[in-house]
Amino acid sequence: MRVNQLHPWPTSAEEAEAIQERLRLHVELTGPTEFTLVAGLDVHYHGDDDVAAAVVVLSTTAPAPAPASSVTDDRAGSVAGRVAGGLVVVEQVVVRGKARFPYVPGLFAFRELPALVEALERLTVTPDLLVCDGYGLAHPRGFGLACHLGVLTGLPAIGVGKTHFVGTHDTPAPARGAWTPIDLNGSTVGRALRTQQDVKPVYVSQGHRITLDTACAEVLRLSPYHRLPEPIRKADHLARHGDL
DNA sequence: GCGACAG
DNA sequence: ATCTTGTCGC
Repeated sequence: MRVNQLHPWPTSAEEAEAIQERLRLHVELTGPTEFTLVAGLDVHYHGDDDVAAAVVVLSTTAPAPAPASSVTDDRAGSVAGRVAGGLVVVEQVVVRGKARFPYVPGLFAFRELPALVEALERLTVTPDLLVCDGYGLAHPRGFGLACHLGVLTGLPAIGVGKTHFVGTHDTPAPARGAWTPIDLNGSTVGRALRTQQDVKPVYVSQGHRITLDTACAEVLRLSPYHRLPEPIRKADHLARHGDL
């Protein structure tokens, strides 16, 4: 797929923050409510600056089979292209590269962006939705990785974080689907969402062209058996074992 | 001033 | 993120 050209690469934290402040004005908080081709993105690190970026595109048309009694058999994937939840792998790409920015909370996107963009450009299909490993709106300047990728591609994007980052929130009820708002300076920037009963919640925030309601509904739909959405689990697996 | 701080 | 041992559960 085609991705907008990367802006001039920042050489300092100040420049990186200025880019975020500028691009944040392009974020849209409404968009489609249904998606068929969903891409999961993740990056794996080797040593200090070697990275492997993975993108896995799943077709989500088939209905998710009932969890029933078979939670143990398909955890490692299974028959050709089939993934848990009735999802099917349409395409996958891995790109090895170097991290071109130090890790700084709030500027995390600049570490993974170049490799992820290259991986997206190698895709022959264009996804309807990007599910990113990290935050979107729930960010100190309201422009996390999911927003950045959304704006560069023009695609709807969701950020799914595994740990608390910004704002405050109450603990959601233990049931799958339960959630509480994440508040930052008096406004809601995301939700702590329980994707499995009695399992730690994930932190969902809008990236681009999607509402918070739709983002959470998608994360739930894409997480039939595990804490994390299948596209991200698949991308994570590919980034670390896929290409060696 | 001190601690916290996506991956 | 990654570095690790041990422990628990299916």
